[in-house]
Amino acid sequence: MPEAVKFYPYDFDYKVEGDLVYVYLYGKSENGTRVCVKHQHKPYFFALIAGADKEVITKKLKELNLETRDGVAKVVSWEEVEKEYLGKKKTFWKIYVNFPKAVPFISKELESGGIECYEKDILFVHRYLRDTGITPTALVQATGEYVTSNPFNQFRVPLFIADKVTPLSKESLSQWKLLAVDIETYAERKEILPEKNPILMIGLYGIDEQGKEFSKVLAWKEFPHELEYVEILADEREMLQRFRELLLDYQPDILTGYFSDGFDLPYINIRAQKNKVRMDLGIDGSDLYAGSKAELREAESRIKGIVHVDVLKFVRNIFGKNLKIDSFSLDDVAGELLGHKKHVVNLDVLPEIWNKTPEKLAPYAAYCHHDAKLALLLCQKLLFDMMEFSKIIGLPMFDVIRMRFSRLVENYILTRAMEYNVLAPNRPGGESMDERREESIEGGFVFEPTPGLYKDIVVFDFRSLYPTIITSHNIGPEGFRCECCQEQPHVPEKEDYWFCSREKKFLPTVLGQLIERRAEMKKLVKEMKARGENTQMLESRSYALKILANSFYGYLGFFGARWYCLECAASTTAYARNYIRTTMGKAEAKGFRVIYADTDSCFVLLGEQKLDDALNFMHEVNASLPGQMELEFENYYPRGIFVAQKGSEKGAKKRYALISKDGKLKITGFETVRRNWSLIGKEVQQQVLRLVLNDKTEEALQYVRETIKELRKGTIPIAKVILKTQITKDLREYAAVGPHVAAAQRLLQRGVKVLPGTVVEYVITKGTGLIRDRVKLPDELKEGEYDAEYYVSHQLMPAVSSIFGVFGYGEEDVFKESSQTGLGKFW
DNA sequence: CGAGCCCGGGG
DNA sequence: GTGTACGGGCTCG
Repeated sequence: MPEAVKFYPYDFDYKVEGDLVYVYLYGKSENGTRVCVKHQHKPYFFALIAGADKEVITKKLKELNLETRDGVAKVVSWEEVEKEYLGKKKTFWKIYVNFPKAVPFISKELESGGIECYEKDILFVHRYLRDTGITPTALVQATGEYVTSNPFNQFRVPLFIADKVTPLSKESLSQWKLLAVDIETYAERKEILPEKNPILMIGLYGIDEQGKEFSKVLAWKEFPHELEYVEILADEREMLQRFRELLLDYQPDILTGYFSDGFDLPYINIRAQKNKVRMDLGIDGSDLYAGSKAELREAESRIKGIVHVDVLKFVRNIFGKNLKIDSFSLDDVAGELLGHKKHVVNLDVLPEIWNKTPEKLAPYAAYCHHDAKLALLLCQKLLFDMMEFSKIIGLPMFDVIRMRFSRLVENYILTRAMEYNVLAPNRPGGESMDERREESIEGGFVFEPTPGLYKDIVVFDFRSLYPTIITSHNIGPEGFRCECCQEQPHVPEKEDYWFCSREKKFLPTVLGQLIERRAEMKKLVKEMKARGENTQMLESRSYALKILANSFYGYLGFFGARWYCLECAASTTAYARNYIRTTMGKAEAKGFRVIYADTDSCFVLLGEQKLDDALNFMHEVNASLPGQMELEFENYYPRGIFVAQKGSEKGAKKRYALISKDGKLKITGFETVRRNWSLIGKEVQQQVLRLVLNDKTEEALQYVRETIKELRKGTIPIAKVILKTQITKDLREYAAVGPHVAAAQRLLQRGVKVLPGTVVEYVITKGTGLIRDRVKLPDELKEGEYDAEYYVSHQLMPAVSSIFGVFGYGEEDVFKESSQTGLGKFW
C-alpha cells in the first residue's frame, strides 16, 4: 500500500542498480526521524542534430556500445526537444543513457563524429534536483513505500522507495543536530605526516535539536584531569573505533570542522587504514570518503547521508569577503564572528609532553575540546547563510559551501536555465580558456582629486551599479549585436557594440530577479525589525542575493564561464564610466563642485547650497535613470581630506579620509590598517587625520612634534615600535638578508625554529650601519633602546607627510626639530 | 617589470 | 563522482 513521507532532504547521492539509476535523498522529518528516500531518475544530455542525416544518426545511437570501467555505456532512448540556445530557439535531441558516467563517453563519441553535444558535464544529482524542482533543506513529499525486507540493506535509517517526490514548500528544516570534530596529532617541528604520526586526541562537540550539548575528548594516554568529557582509550586503534561508535550513535545531520576537508577527516581516514579500522560512517554503510594522501590541499571529505560542513571553505570562499581579518585561521575567524579566541597552548612541545610528561596533557585536551566547540559555534552561526545559498542556487549545501564566486553564479544561472528551458553553453576547452585568460578590459572611472581639505562633502553612489547596468541595458550574450536593434543607441565608447532593446534576455532577466528579490527582502527586514522580530534568516538571504548579483559582472569576464562574454563585461564598465561622468556633469551644472569620483561614487561639495538641494539633484538624476538603476545618498561629511600622490602635485586615487557628523572616521587607502606598520605609526596617522578633519591642523602638528620628542626621549613603550613581517621560506634561501630575516636568525640562535609562515616581531635599535645589523627581538630590548630616528623617518614621516602636505608643510617643517622657517606662525 | 612558484587552513 | 585548481603575494630572471 502506497504511503507518503514528508521530510527535509539535505544530502544527496545516487547509485546505479542494474538498468536503473536511483537518487538517494537523505533528510529528516519534522518530528526528527531520519529517512532516506530513493527515487529513480534518468541520465541524459543534449545533441544538436541540425544538418545531419537523421537516419544515420539513429542507426549510430542504436548501435553505440562503449566498454567503460563502470560497464557498457549505451543509449537508452532519445527525443526531439526545442530549447533556447544563446537567445535562439533550436531543436536538439535529448539523449538518455543507461548510467550517469555513460554521458561523457557517449557524448565524446558523438562529438568525434562531428555532432555538438551539450550539458554533458552536469552532475547527476544536480540534474535531478533541477529536473524535479526539489530545493535542498526545503520540505518535500515522497509517495511510495518503505523497503522492509532487503538482505543487502545496509542503511542505518529507514529506507523508502518513492515513485514520486514533490516539493511542498520553501520552508527549511529549522532543527538541526550538529557535531564538530577536531583532532590533535603528533607533530614534531610542525611536520604534519599522517602516514607516520598518530592522532593523539579526537575532540567532539555536539548540539542537538533541543540545544543540548554533547562533549567528548578521546585520547590514548592516561593523564590527571578534571575534565568530565575526557575518555581514555588503550591505543590509537581503540580511539578510532570509539570515534566511529560515537559518531554512529550520535547521528548528526551535520558534521562540521575547521579545515576538516583537508586535515581532520583525511587524517582520520589514513590513520584508520593504518590501524585497520573500518570508517564505515555513511548512512548507507559506506566508508568515509576523504581526500587522497597526495593532494590534501583541495580535498573534499564526505560521509554519505551526513552533510559535512568545512567551515573554513565557506568562510574563505564566500562569507569572509566582508570580514576584516588578517587570515582565515580559526583563531581569527572565531575571534571576529564569535568574539572568542582559541586557547593558548604550545603545540610545539605536545609530542614531548605526550612521551615524557603526560601529566601535563590536560590543557591540550581542553584546547582540543575548545577548538571543536568553536567550529561548531561558527557552523551554527553561519548555517542560515549556508542554507540560503543552497536554496537560492538549488544545489546541496555540501556543494555550495565549497564553491567560489564564479561557480556560485554559474550554478545559479544553470538552475534558472532549466526553469526557462534554456540550454547551457559548454565550458571552454583548454585552448579557448588560454585565449580568454589573455584578454582584459577597461575598468571603472576614477576622477583624480585635487589634494586639499574640503568641507561639506556629500557622497552619492549608485546602488549595485554593475548589476543594475546589466539588467537595465539587457546586457548578455543573447542580445549582443542582435539583428533587430542595430539602429538603436550603441554602448558608450563602443561604436560596434549594442544589445537588444526589444526583448528582455535570459541572463539579465535572472539577474534582475536577484536584485528585485533582494529589494523585497530588505523591505521585509525593515518591517520586521520595526516589529521587533528576528530577521536573521531574511538578512542571510539578502546577503546571499547581494553577493550573487555583484558577482555577475565578474562572471561575464571570467575565463572559465559558460556564459562568458567579454564584450558584455566591457560594455558594463563602459556604461558605468558614462553614468558616473554624466552624473558629475549634472552636478556641476547644478552648481556643485565635484571633488572626487570612483567607479560608482561621486563626491560633491555643498558650497552655498543646502543638503536638500543636493538631494533634489539626486532625485533629478534618478528620474533620468533607466530600469533598476538608482543613485543613492551615501552620507554627508562635514570634512574630508584628499592627499597628493607621493612626490607629485597630483591627487592620489583611492586615498582619502572623511569624518561624519557623529565624528566617525572613514579612512580609505591609508596605511593605518596594514600589519607591517608599527603601532606608533598607525596611531599617529589616525590621530593626525582625526585632528586635521576637525580643523585642528595646528594641534596635529604639535602632536606629531610631541611624539617625535617622546620617541627621542625613549619614553614610547616598546610594544608600540614593534615591526612584524612574515618569513616565507627557509632562512638559508634568502639571498638578501632583510631586517625580518635578521630577526629570524636571532630566533634561530636561541634555538627557536623559524619555519616559513612565522611572523617575526622585531625592533630597530640605535647604532650605525645596516638596518639588519640593528635588529633586536622585543624581549632583548631595554626601554628606550630603539632607534628614534629610524621610527621618525621610516614610520612617522611616511604615515603623515602626505597629510601635512595638503596644508603646505614639507617634511622638514614637520620633522626638523628646530625648523620654524616660514611657518613659524604655528609655534 | 613580467612570468613562475608557492601558499592557504591544519599540529 | 557526467568535477581538476583559485587568486594573491613573493621571488627571480
